[in-house]
Parts: sequence; structure tokens; C-alpha cells
Amino acid sequence: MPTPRGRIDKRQAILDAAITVFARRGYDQACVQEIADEARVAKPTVYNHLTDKATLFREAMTAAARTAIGRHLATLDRLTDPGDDLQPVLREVALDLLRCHCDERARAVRRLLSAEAARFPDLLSLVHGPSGHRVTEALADRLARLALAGRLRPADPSVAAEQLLALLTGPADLRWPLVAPPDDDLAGIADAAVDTFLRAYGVGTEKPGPHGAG
Amino acid sequence: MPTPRGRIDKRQAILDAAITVFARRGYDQACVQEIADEARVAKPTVYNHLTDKATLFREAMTAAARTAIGRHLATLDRLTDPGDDLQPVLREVALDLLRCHCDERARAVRRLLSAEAARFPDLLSLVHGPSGHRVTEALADRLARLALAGRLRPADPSVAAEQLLALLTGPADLRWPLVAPPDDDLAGIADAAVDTFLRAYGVGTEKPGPHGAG
DNA sequence: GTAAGACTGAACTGGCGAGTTCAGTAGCCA
DNA sequence: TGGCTACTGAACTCGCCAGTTCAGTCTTAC
Repeated sequence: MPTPRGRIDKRQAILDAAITVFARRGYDQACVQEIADEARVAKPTVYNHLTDKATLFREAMTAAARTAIGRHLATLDRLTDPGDDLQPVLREVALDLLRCHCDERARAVRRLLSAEAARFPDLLSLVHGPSGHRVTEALADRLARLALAGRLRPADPSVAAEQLLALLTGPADLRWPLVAPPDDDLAGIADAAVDTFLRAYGVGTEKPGPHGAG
Repeated sequence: MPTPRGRIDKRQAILDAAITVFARRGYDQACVQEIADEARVAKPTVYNHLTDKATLFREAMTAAARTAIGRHLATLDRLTDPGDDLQPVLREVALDLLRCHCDERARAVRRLLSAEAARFPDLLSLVHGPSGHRVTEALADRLARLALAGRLRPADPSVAAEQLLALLTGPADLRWPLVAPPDDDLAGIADAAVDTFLRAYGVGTEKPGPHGAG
């Protein structure tokens, strides 16, 4: 294959390896040699593509955050036209959002972001759009449509979105601070979150599901 | 005062300084000399009281986490005997919990804990009791009493506690990832959280407050 | 007054890792 | 063939910091 390879896919391999190693060791403990080894590349090649350890970190984090947010937004698209029964769609979307949230790479990116926010303040804007958190705002858009269509109680869509996301991610992060939760647990958390959300924001026609009062 | 001083309060000063500097720089970037300076103490004194940088970190984190959790639990005690009107008490307690959560020191402890959990796995047990998260379980105890007294809808108290805490902390962490939120914002978040919580878990007699449907 | 012990400041060792240099190799194009 | 470019591996410099040593000081106890 006579393509001008090397250049492109080595850079990609380095960025992948960088996120892997940074996730494993943290920024300071990660040494560039280990990243080079993980990428099957010599150390000077790393410095050739990405001048610094700092730029290496920045680029790797940017790429990883972009894909993570992309997955979230793609999942949220499925709320655009829910069928006639809101609750099951909401449950499915909630579960998939939670899967994105608990994905190993996504967890690592969040952890590194919060750990290194002081040293790399610009990285915070990866996750924040002009008006707050990007995923939250996208969810707020969907909820606003649903409220306007009479499928949800009219309320501040940004608050509702924040709360639905909090109901999803809070319990998951609380119960599994280190590792990704098993999928059964995720489903339980997602169902409980949607249940509570619909009790608070649903209209009479939408039932909250067979949870709770037993 | 002919007490054998020096010993005790120097140790305390060192631990305080350690948390301050670790919060400012992170574990790796914090150097022992800076901690010694912050504590107005010579570097060998630090090593005299706390053998290692690692033990220094462990002890400082343990002390800080203990006080933070103590504040949370003290606040939760006020839910033991709420008056005849649940909603305002819940709002006050929620606001104070949120204040504890957003306290600068508490934020730093959480950030350091998640950043260094891989290197100091034992530190996680600071926050976790035998059955999950200690604050969550304490809140679950209160909610169980309230449910038994007919003041809340009967439901799994652990799930309810997780969700109430998530409704409080999630939006705060989302909106203010770096600094402590201003108190007005905290009050708004707490009221919205209690509102949503009572819509989902309240019984007919407890009104969710004048929020929402505007 | 004097001895024991906590503390200080400064200097030192040793290791580790970021970033560089360089001589050499492999693929590509004329 | 011969030159260009990307890459390799190894060795090297340099600064930083954990942890130690030590001679001297200050406090307290008897």
C-alpha cells in the first residue's frame, strides 16, 4: 500500500496511547517514554508530532472529549421524535446516556479534566459551550420540545435537563467511583431516574412506571 | 502554659498546610518545601512528624475528609424531627448540605480523592462506610423515618437519598466546576432540588412549592 | 545552670524524567 | 542511482524534588 502513511496514523496512534497512559497514571506520573512504547513509536517521534508533554495532553484530551460528547449528542437525537409512549423511549435513551457516561475512556477524561483544570484551564471549554454544559443544553432543547407538545409539565428546560442528568449520573458515580458499573446496575439506575423524573415532570397521561410504592 | 506544646499544634499546622498546598497544586506538583513554608516550619520537622510525602497526604486527607463528613452528618441531624411542615425544613437542610458540598476544602478533597484514588486506594474507605456512601446512608435513615411516618411516599430510602443528593450536587458541580458557587445560586439549586424531590416522593399533604409551572 | 529534646536552615545525595542530539535505517520519488 | 523524509534507538544534559545530614538554637524540666 503506497499511501503516504506513517504521518497520519502515527499521530493518531500517539494520541490514543497518550489518553490510555494518562488515564492509567495521571498527568504527572505518565512519562513520555511509556506513551511512546504504548504507541509502538520512538520517543523523538512523539516530540516530532506533538511538541510538548503539555500539547500532547491537550490534543489527546481534546480528541477524546470530542468523541465522548459526540456519542452523548447522538444518543440524545433519539429524543427528537419519541413515539406515542414517552416512558420507554426515555428509559432507553437514559440507559444509553449512562453507558456513555460510564464508559472507561469518558470516566478517565472527566477525572483528568477535574484533576488538571488548574494547570490547563483552556480544556474546560471542551465541555462547555456558550451557554453552559453542551450535553445539558442539548437535552434541554429536547425537553423544551416535549413540554411545548404537552408531553411534559411546562418548566424551565435547563433545570429539568440538569436534574435528569444528575439523577442518572449522581447515583452511578456514587456507587461506582472507581470502575464502570455492570450493565444491570446501570439499567436499574436509569429506570429509577426516569421514574423519579416523570413523577416530577410528567403530565397525567405519562405514567411513571411500576416502581416504588410496591 | 507549661504544656508539652510544639508537638501537637505543629503537627496540626503541617496537616492544614498540606491540604492547602495539595489542593492548590495537586499531589505531584506539591513539594514538601512549600508545605513546610506554608506551615511556618522547617522541612525536617515535616519529615519528623509525618515520615513520608505519602503519609503526609494520607493523614491530611483523612483529617479533612473526617471534618467534611462530620459537617454533613451534623446538618442531616436536623431532619430527625422536622416540624409539621416538611418542605421548608427540607429546603434549609438541602441548602446547608449544598454549602458543605461546595465548601472549598470539601471540593479539593473530592478532587484529590478522585485524582489519586489509583495511587491511594485505601483513601476511598474514608468516604465509604460498610454499606455504601456514609452521607447517603445517613440521609436514607432520615427519609425512611419520614416515609414510615407517612410524610413521604413509601419507596426505597437508599435510592431516594441518592437521588436527593444527586439533585443537589449534580447541578452545582455542573454549573461551577472550578469555584464555589455564590450563595444565591446555591439556594436556587437547593429549592429546585427539593421541589423536584417532593413532587416525586411527597404525599398529597406536602406541597412542592411555588416553583415550575409559573 | 544544665541536660534532653524539639526545631531550624542550609547544604547535600540520588533518582527520575523532560527534552535533545545524532548516527543510522527504511521507504519513496526522480 | 542518489537524494529526501520519516522514523529509530541510544545516549546525553539538565533541572527538580524527596529525603537526609548536621551543626547550631531555643524551650522546658529538674
